[in-house]
Amino acid sequence: MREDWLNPPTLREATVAQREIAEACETRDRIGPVRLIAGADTSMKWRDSRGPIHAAVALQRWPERAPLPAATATRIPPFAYVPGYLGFREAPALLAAWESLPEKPDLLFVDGHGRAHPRRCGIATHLGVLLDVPAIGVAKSILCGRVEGDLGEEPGSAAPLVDRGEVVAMAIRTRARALPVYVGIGHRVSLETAVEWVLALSEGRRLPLPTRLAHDAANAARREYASI
DNA sequence: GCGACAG
DNA sequence: ATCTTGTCGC
Repeated sequence: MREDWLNPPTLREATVAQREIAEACETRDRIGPVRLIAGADTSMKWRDSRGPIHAAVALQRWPERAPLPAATATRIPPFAYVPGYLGFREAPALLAAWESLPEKPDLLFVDGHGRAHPRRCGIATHLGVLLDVPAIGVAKSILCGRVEGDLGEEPGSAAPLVDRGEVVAMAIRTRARALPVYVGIGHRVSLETAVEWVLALSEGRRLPLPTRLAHDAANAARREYASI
C-alpha cells in the first residue's frame, strides 16, 4: 500500500497523488468470474464533519443475491469534508473495514464518483486502485461536468456526463420518477460494463443493492457507536 | 476574481 | 453525509 496515496501530508501532495492514481486507473474490463459483490459506504454524525467516520463494506453472493454480514470500522478523518478530496477522508476507514472481510469480493460498488472528478480520481477510483479490485462509482449528484442531451423518463435511460470534452460517467435513470444516478468507472471496469451491473442490481430502486446494504450497515455501526 | 462543489 | 414527521402516490 502506497502511503503517499493514502495519507499525503498536505492537500497539495494529495493533488499530486490523485494525478498518479488516475494514471494507474484502468478503464477497460479486467474482471474475473463475479461470485461475490461488495458495496462500500460511510456514515457520520450530523453537523460533525471532523468526527468519527463509520465505514461499512457489505457483501452479497452473485447470482444468488444473498447478503452476507458486513464488515465495519470506525476512524477519525484527517480533515473536514473538502470537495474533490473525499477519498483521503473516507478511504482509511473503508480500507480498515475491507481488511476484516472474511473473503475478498470480485467487484466493488462505491458510494461516490469514479472518474467523474476534476483529476479523474473520485473515491471509487481511489479505492479501486489502492485495492487493485474492479470498482464502480455510483454517485447521487454531480461533482463536475454536465449531462449532455436528454435523459429519458423510463428506467434504463442513459445520457453521458461530460467534463472538459470527456465522457466521465453516465447519468442513469434506475427508477421511474426518481433523480438519476451517475455511474462511472472506478477501476478495471469499462463504462458500459459498469452501467450494466448497476442496472442488474438496482431492482427498481434508485441505488443498487450493494450500495444500500453498505449504507444500512454503516448507519447501524454509527448508532451502535453512539449508544456505547 | 467569482462561482461551483461527490460525501 | 446528517434529523424527523407527515404526506402523497403506485
